[in-house]
Amino acid sequence: MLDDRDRKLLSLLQQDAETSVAQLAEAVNLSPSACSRRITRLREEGYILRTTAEVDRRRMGLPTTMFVLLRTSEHTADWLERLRAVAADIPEIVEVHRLTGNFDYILKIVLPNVEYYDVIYKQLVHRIRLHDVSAYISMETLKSDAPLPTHHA
Amino acid sequence: MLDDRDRKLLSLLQQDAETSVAQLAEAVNLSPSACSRRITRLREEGYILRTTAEVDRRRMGLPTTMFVLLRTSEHTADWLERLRAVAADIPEIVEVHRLTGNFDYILKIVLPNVEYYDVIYKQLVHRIRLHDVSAYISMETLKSDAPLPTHHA
DNA sequence: CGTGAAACTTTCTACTC
DNA sequence: GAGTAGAAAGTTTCACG
Repeated sequence: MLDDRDRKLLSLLQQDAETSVAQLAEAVNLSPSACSRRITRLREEGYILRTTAEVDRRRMGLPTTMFVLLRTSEHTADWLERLRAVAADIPEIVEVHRLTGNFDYILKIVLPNVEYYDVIYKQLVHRIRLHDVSAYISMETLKSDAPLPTHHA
Repeated sequence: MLDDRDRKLLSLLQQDAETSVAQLAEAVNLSPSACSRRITRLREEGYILRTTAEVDRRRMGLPTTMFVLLRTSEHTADWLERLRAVAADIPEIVEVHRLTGNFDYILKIVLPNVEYYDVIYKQLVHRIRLHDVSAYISMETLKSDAPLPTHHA
């Protein structure tokens, strides 16, 4: 399993994947060679899946975030796969979950502005039958892209 | 601004930040040196903020995702800062937005299991006054960590 | 912007203790 | 695991076309 050093490494690499092995080694009180071995192991054992570049949404002209809560009347496997396909096709949809309870699905979407939501909305309802759609604009992001907690049993 | 090659590079780097410059150069039909210059520029101009390691949630013992929709009766700056502080303190809360409309805030949380939600819930209500809290369990993730669309005006 | 080459940094991999 | 050292890989930068 993971010891404290492994967890620290995962925490640091989630913040900056380009930290040199030398720096990481110092942070966890290990030699660079031992540290390098650990990181290799963390990858091999699947703790680290990949590294990704984080792109500035505003700089890209996509400052707006919205959440969409969906209800459907069709609860078939076909419908689900259709939603999956639609979501995969629309890059503005960055996250989709099937939920328990009062709502069936939640979508997170990123947009150049609030008005652009209508474009996505039309694509959605055109391609899939929806019972109820309510959209919420994120006015302010208080926390995002936070690293995962690393101290669980 | 950005041309097609820049956009392609951003797209590729969002999927795998460790792609070698040689591979990237080939993908956008450029020489490695020219490609390296572009990537440096994309960083300098703030398109690329950082690179992060993506950690496997399940492997880390955090397979459960939940969304929490909040209503509050206090709409002061103080309350907002308090929520920000609480969210910053609780690593299981990975995302928080202030919303328009029917709900005031949305939280995304990651947990070892559904039961653990109670622990977070208690921390929340203990530290901040909430008017209404409803939680939704993600039963299935249809899309997540999708790269940003790169083809906007 | 391309090419080619050089300089540099960093990582990986023994081998030893 | 630590430490060292050598090898290898990749990146950046430069001069020049």
